Amino acid sequence: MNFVEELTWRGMIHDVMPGTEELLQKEYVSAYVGIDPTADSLHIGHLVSIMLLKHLQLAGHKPLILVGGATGLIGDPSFKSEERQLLSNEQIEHNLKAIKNQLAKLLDFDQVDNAAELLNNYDWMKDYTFLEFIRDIGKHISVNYMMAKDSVKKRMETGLSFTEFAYQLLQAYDFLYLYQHKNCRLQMGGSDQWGNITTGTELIRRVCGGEAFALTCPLITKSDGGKFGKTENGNVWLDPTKTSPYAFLQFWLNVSDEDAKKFIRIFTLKKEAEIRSLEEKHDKAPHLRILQKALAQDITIYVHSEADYQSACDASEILFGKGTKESLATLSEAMFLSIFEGVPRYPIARDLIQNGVACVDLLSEQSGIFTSKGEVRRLIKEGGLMLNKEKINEDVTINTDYLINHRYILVQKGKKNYFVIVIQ
RNA sequence: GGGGGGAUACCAGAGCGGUCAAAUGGGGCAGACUGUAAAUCUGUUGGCGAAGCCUUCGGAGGUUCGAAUCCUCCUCCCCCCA
Repeated sequence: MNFVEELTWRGMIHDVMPGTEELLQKEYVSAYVGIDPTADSLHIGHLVSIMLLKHLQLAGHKPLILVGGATGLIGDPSFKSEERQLLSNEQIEHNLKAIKNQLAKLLDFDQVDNAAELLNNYDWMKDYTFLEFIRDIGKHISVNYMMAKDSVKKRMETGLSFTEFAYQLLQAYDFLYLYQHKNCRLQMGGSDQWGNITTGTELIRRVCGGEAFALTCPLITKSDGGKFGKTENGNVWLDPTKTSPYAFLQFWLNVSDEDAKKFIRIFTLKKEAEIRSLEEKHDKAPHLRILQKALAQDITIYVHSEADYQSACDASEILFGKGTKESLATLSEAMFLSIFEGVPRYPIARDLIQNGVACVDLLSEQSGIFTSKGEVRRLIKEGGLMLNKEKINEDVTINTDYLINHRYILVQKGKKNYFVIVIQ
């Protein structure tokens, strides 16, 4: 199965320029996707692009990742309603390093002929003067052409600065540069990038009469219409200090049935037959959520590690399985800590507990877990608050009897929100 | 330059002298149900509390026993005519 066929059955193709498939069949080529270094970690939205490159690499071609050190200074106006906040040089430098580390885990960067390569367009843009650029590059693309792009049209009413308008041309130049220096014939990206990519192929045609190609994948959507990759706590990051492996695993476990079928094709390398068999099993016993578990396992191991996956599973078992006060009490301190790794901690003075403290006070003003006593009382009344897996009364006094491992109290709000009080 | 309308809790939006901590809808949170799902239903959604009290309706003053509601000034938004 060739690259395009592979992506097709996985539902990862939104648009592809005619001839792309033929090119990849007959030649060894490099292809690239661009990543904006807006943060010092990738998030799961980026994962789609990474998977495109992964498949590309598996198909024997060379993946290039272009980190937009230069374009990141500008900001892509595509389909955004407002002018973007510009990032400082130092910030981008820092982000770049972090992203590089993450990518090393996801793609093969050495030991193979078609090793992935990370590039920064700042390297070839920084010494390119404005005058040279508009003479050499700007000359070839008309403003009319650039304005016809949907991404620009959308902004004509609210306005966009020249800086943002020029973005398209910068990105097109990247493609040209890679075409000339890295034998790069294909640019891939999300469907919102189609306009920018085709400006690139157009530029290549006009400057050197070359033929380059474009391939985009659909923007990932959720069946309920919500934004993909967002939780109530914001983005789902690949960086374990921003999103713990436990939270990461949980994100995928909580995906809806419909989305699971879509996502398992996009985010795992499982073969079609295996996925079909999983789906069959899933449909027979939907409550077992076989698809979600397979998806979550695969991707957590890919992004983090086998060990991280295991401990995240253990944590899930304690938190959602038949975890009781007794099972909590038997946990070793090390185990307890690893399970609640990503759970917010709230320090409290030992004296307070030793002297005994009203639970309402402890949970609000003393620890700061909740912002008002009223909220704590309401939760208790509704049965939505548990200490060490047990419901409590509003008027109980918390003392050392409540401590797990002599140091911790597990606070639970509803089914999914945990907090740990730590005695200092 | 002239005329008119508006600013209310997370958002939208009622209220137009006391019964207003402020209707209703959305969102959020929690409960039941369930598959750590969806849908549905229920409760809750300023703070402290036993009652009750305290701070809130763009900002600053004023009228009144009493103001989100009336008056004056200020700030910001929208519409119409030039």
